[in-house]
This record gives sequence, structure tokens and C-alpha cells, in this order.
Amino acid sequence: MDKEVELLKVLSEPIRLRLAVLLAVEGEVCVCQLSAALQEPEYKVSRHLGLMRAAGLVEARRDGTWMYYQLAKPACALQSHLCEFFQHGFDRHPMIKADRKQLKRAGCGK
Amino acid sequence: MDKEVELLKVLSEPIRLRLAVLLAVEGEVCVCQLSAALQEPEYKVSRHLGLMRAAGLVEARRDGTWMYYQLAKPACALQSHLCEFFQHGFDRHPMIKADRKQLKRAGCGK
DNA sequence: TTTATATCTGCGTATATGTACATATATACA
DNA sequence: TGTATATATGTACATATACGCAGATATAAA
Repeated sequence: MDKEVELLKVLSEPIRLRLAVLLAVEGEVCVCQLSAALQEPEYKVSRHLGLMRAAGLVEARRDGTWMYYQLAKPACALQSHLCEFFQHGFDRHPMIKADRKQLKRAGCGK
Repeated sequence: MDKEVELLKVLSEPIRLRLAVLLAVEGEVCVCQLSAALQEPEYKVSRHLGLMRAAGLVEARRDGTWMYYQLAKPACALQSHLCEFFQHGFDRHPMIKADRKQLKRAGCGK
């Protein structure tokens, strides 16, 4: 049960839930793009991504100065169900739509 | 997003998650049976059920001295998705199996 | 090496959360 | 009315969590 509880706890915070949905929909995204998408300061996004990573929800890859995050391979049935739901379950959600719009606008310099 | 975050937060606690799964599988159950199933003190179970009720995850019905709880009608897609998953997604989970075993043993006096 | 960009983290603070105990409420029954 | 059972809740306390700021680290380019 611990694994499932930790997963739900990680997702039960607005910024982290938005990040998880964005990554489920967009695939691999770097921190500065996520920060721009959510319009939240980068240190905040980084902190939350760190928690998500520690919980096994996301994994990171470094490319030069950039850190790219993506959803990790699910470690339990609940995780795979949730991640799959995130891919299409928030399509019409205003906040997610806005986040994705800002994400497209964010060139990230690269 | 608020509704989804609140839902996930309510579920991100061991006792509440076990209660939600039990109610998803067993239907309508009274507090004393839930307390016996989880082997947790009744005041604790009652507190958590109160939170779940305030979040719209469960609803209560009084029958004499007993209070019966069941899952509420889902208020969002995430909620219906999760409740449906709870019905079969934890079948083999040791803790849920143990909880259900204790639940059967609990006659509740009625 | 110096500078700039991207990302992470230590720290103090305010708030939220779970627990245990005692008590309160509600209902049934004698 | 009084007692017993089932359930809910006020309070105090300990712990956990999110935040903001400042500073640290890592990498690339000059």
C-alpha cells in the first residue's frame, strides 16, 4: 500500500499534478519549458520535480545545461492507470489547455 | 484542478485509501465493520470517513445507531476512473485481502 | 579563467495534517 | 428516565509540507 499512497500523495498537489499531466501528454520536457508552461518560478518547479523523481513518478536526463523530465515506467498498476488517464483525461481542462498553450510558446532558447 | 487535487489528497493516506478500496469492493459498510476490518480504533476511522465525506468521496446513511458509508457518485472523470480501478485493481493486494477477511469476520452485532 | 545560463538545494517560517484522549451526541432499550 | 451502544468531535501536540530567498552546482561559451 505504501507505494500507492506515496504516488497519490505526490500527485495531490496542484503544481505536481499539472506537471504530471503535461509530461503524460507532451512526453519529454525540460525544466525551463515546464516553468514557462505553468508560469511558476523555476526553483519551485525544480523542487516539485525532485519530489516526483524521488517517488519514481518521473525520471530525468541531462543534456548540457538542460534537464529533461519524462514520466517513468510505472511501478504499479495504479501508476500505469493514472498515467494513461492523464494522457486524455484532462484534454478539455482549462488549466491544462492553458499550460499546454504556454508550453508551445516557450522556445526555451534551444 | 482543485477538485482533482482534493480527491487525490484524500486518497493519499493509508487508512483512507484502504477505506475507499473496501467501500468500492464491498458496497455499503458501517463504521464498526470498517473499524474491525482495518483493525484501527473507531474514532480514527470516523475521523477519516468524515474527511472523505467532506471531499465528496463517500456518502453516509444513518440506520438507527449505525452509520453506513458507501462511495458517492463520482463528481469528475478522475474520481470515476479511480473508483472503478479500486473495484478490481487491489484484488491480490495483501493488505486489502486481509482487510476484507477481517471484514467478513466482523458481525457488527446486527 | 571568467561569465552566463540552467538547475538544484539549505534554511527559516507559516501552515497543514494525523494522532490520542476525553467528551459529546444520537439512538435503542429497559 | 436511565443505561448501553455506536459514532462524532474539541483540544493539544508532534510531525510534515510548501514557500520564498539566497546561495550552490553544473555546463557551455568567451
